[in-house]
Amino acid sequence: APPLPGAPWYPMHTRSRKKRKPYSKLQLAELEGEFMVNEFITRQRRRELSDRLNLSDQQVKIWFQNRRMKKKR
Amino acid sequence: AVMILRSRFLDARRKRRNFNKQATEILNEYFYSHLSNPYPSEEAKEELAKKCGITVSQVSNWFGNKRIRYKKNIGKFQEEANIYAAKTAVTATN
DNA sequence: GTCATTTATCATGC
DNA sequence: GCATGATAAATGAC
Repeated sequence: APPLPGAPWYPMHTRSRKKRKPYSKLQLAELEGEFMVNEFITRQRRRELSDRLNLSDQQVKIWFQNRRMKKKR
Repeated sequence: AVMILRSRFLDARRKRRNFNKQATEILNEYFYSHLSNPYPSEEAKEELAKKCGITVSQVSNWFGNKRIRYKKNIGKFQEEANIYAAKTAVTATN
C-alpha cells in the first residue's frame, strides 16, 4: 500500500491572514449603490466611502474587485 | 427594494443539489490519483465537467472545497483515500 | 487592473 | 446533526 501523502501541495504560508468577516447590510447597500454609479471607484471616493463605512481603504478596493468578478460570471 | 429582489435572485442559485454518485466518483478518482498536486488544469477541468455533466465552475468549487476539507482533517478522509488509491493507477500528464 | 485560489460562512440535503 | 455545494472576504500571482 502506497503511503498516503498529507497535503504538501498546500501553500503553507500560514501567514497571518485576516479572518474573513462578512459585511453588514448597511455596508453592502452603500457599496452596491456606489458600484451602480461607477464600477471603478476613484481613490478619493474610495477614501470617503471607507471612512463612512468603517472599512479600510484596502477593503473597499478589494470589494470592488470581487464585485466586478461577480458581475462577470 | 430593487436591490433586495436582485440579491434574492442571485442567492437563488445557492439552492444546491448534490451531484450524482457517478460524478462524485469521477471527481474523487481524479483527486486521489493526483493527491500530490490536486490542481487540475483548465483543460482537465473542462473534461471533468463534461464527464460529470456539470459546469467548470462547479468543478472548481468541488476541488476548492475538497482541498480545504481534506487538509483540515486528513484522518477523516483516510478510508476514502485508500479506496480510490486502490482503484486508480498513476497517470502523470499535463 | 484580472483572476485562480484560500477560508469562513451561508443554505440546503438528508 | 453534519455533509455538501455555492457564495462572500481576503490573498497572491502576473
